[in-house]
Amino acid sequence: MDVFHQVVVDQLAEISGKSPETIAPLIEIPPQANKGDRAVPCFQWAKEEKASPKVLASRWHKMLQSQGLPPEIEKVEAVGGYLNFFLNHHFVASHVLGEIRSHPGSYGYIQLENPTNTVLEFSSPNIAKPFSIGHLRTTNIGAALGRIFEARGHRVTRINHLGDWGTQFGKLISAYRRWGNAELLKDHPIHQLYKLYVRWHEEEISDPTLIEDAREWFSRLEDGDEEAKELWEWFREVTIRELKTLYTTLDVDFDHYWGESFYTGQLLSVLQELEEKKISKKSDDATIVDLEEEGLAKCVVRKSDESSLYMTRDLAAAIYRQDQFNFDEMIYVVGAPQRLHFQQLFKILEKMGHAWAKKCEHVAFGHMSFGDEAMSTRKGNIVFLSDVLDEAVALAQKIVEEKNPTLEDKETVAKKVGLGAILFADLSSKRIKDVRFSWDEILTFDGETGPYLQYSLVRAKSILRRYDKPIEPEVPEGTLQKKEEAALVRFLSRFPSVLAKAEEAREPFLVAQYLVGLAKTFNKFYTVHRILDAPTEEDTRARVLLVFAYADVLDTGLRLLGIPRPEQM
RNA sequence: GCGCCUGUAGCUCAGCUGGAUAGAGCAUCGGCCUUCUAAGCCGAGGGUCAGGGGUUCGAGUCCCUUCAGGCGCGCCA
Repeated sequence: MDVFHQVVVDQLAEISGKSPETIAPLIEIPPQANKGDRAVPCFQWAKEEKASPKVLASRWHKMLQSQGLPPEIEKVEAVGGYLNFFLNHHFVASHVLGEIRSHPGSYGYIQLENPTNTVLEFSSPNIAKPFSIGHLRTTNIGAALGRIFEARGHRVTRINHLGDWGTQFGKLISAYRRWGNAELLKDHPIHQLYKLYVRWHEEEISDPTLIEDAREWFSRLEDGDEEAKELWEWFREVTIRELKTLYTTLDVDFDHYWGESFYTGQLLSVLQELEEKKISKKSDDATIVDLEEEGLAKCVVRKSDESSLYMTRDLAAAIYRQDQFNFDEMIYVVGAPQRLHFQQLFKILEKMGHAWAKKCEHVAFGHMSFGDEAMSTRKGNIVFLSDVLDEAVALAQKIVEEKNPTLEDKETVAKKVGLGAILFADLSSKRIKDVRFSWDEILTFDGETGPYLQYSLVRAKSILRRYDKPIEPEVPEGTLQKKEEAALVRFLSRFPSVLAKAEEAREPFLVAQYLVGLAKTFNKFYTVHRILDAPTEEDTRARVLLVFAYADVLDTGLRLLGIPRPEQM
């Protein structure tokens, strides 16, 4: 609860006799500015007070009036069943702007005495496959969540659970031995491996022996076969090298690249424990865990040829991480289609007696489709992230050339703007929504987009560059009273609660949505009022402080979302 | 067949855990650059909140049901 809520709660508690605890959660921010800064709906008390909400509101309104309002509250109105509080402009502005000025770059951040210990698994691309635009979602959402969590006082451990083990490597080895060529692989290893993978799946349709071949090669890999291992290591190495370049571009970093292969040594003991505790059982030569009673279907933990599966490795990974980190929460940023998998995973951990299973959480997101079909690496129906980034940067370059031909270092700016457009587009709706990829939509730079935010930031920075005096944290008396000024101050004050909600809901989009609203509010203010040559010197001082605060909060928000912030564009 | 997700303006999406007159962007139409960056700002039109029941002071929001689309349900990840 912020200081503004507090003022309202205290006042109402005093005259209504209701406890602050019952009032606090009811406080709302009214839908329109002309209805005040905070509102209290009185509907809930109608019964116990034996009076209509309307009567209650006006009764309390009279009591507040006759008692005299504190300086923080400008006025109170009773409208329908609502009690609307108008806060004093100077009080709000001094508080909010002073706070931001004294904590640049960390307004809304909190520090906990005992930081929450969060393990965050995200990105986790498959080795030997190109990084598609579809993979951007987990990477982007995960990276943003990690930074939001840190702002909210968590200690975050980031794990990239690379898909570097499993039958797919049997497929790749099988394909490479049939059609591969070391020379060809030298120049564009991932691209060539990808072609082999797609070809394997095409030929599999008419050649059913291929899947047997692939399973056998994976089985040999798990048994430590030299030839298999050598190829696997090679595939893995070239891919990781290319991935790291991409992560540098996206500015994401991981504490650990612990892929699925990392846990191979721990699989047997997990399987043994499942057997000893009678959680698993044999079925058609495979080992399964039957979760039908829990409504979660059966799942295989060991194939009939004794090789492992995704589930086996996820079980080992969870146990290992708990062991290493003793986490307060572990979050998997993985697509919604895998919901059942994670429900099963957590249930099996619970059955094994791990109380911490309830600290595990699957943060799901909708999948991305392309054309009429789901994107499928197997079918070759994917859009490479590198292509999307290249297109976006090229378009940004063209637009910069057009709009600001004299700008220095247009290439760097174009990179930031292009990347910003792509990243923001991905974060601008709730994560659960499915996304249909469209070049037109992702290459939009107008309206509620990344470039809009960047542009709105650049305008503010430009003003701050021109102002040659120190920016004082005090708001001169009588300034920032105009509608557009007050609106911007009010908007800034919401940032801390937006971070809290984004953390709670695991929704970076809440931050994105807020930033759009903030930029709109600024642009309106910017259009209507002069800043550097305001009517009085006090106005200029106050407005520059306001612009500083705006630029600071927008910059912080964009940074949390991983969106680059150019100085000019 | 069972389970999960989604359904709000022509398109893409919000709607603050049940509250005030359902909001944005894009697209369409019309305005605003001799003044701090027009990638901007202002205005207009556009809605059976998929349909039907229910719960209550109040439902886009909760419950039931029907429909539509997507995803998942044992040796892929």
